[in-house]
Amino acid sequence: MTKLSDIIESFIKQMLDVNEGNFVDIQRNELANHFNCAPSQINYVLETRFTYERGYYIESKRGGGGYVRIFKAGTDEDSYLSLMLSQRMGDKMGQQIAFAYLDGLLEQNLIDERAHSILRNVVSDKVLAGIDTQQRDDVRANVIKSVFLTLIKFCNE
Amino acid sequence: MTKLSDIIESFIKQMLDVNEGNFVDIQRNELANHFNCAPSQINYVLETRFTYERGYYIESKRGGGGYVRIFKAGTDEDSYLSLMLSQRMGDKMGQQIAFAYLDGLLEQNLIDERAHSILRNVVSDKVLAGIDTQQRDDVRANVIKSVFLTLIKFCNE
DNA sequence: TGGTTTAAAGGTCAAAGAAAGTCAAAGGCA
DNA sequence: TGCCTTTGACTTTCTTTGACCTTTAAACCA
Repeated sequence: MTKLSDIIESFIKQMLDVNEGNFVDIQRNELANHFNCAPSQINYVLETRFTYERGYYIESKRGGGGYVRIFKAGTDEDSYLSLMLSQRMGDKMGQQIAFAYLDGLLEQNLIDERAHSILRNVVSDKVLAGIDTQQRDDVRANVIKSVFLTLIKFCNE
Repeated sequence: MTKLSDIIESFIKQMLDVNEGNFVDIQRNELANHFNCAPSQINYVLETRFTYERGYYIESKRGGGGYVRIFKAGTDEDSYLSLMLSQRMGDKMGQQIAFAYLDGLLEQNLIDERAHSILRNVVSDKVLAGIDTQQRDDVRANVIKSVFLTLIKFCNE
């Protein structure tokens, strides 16, 4: 018996292929219904198959008119981004390394000078003061990762 | 299904765009009637979408000849930024309020969608997990302030 | 003229409804 | 046995609706 999760995975990937643009919207409950499974299985598929290391980014909204939106990074065009995403940055990151990553993004034209400037400040020791040092490097790593992650959204636009 | 609240939101924003001047007047009941919804839904839209942090201000009057007047912050960039900074921005900031400030920056064209998306993630609970809650709101306030400060610098260049 | 009533606004709040998220337990298979 | 998968109960978030409240201008009347 083929695993249901695999079927759902390829179903979503097919949607992404067929669709123009780099994202698709799904309704979690509707999809679950279509495959006759628990809604939370959709989450399982998303969490295990559509991770950012694999080049996916997910946004969602609850409540009436809610949705799950799945973005896919363009692998060819943004090779720098894909490379970085698959690389897996560490769980801790000092200020200098963080700056270097941001410089890279600027050089690749993935962010503009304004964003670069803002983000440099955001991950600086100054702004992150108030967190103790060890935690600070955790947070910084998280922030830089989330920057890369978010950029998936803006590939092939 | 498109959300009614979103439709009403963009309807009002369009009114603001079309209109000369920095405000529009609406009749709550009339608008509710136009969209076939409960009058209180108009309040819901105003409370969730036209907040101070997003750069809006609302005045209203009851009784005969009553109205709701919606002001949009002037596009004088520098003053918008300083205003926000100097006014209610406290030392602690929850996720939702931070999001609202970023929405305001986007609407004022002070940051683009890319930066908006990135920063939204950066100040999200998810990314800031690992800091305990109280400290988290401190850091978030710091981050948002530093974004505004950096932008002021950019405006003066 | 000046107080009183009435109708016409808008405001508040809580409940119902509509999604999606979380987490732990149960089930299968190498 | 240990790691994926599957399921389901419970939670959180966002939207819509409706019943009831407050304010105010205008009309009415002594």
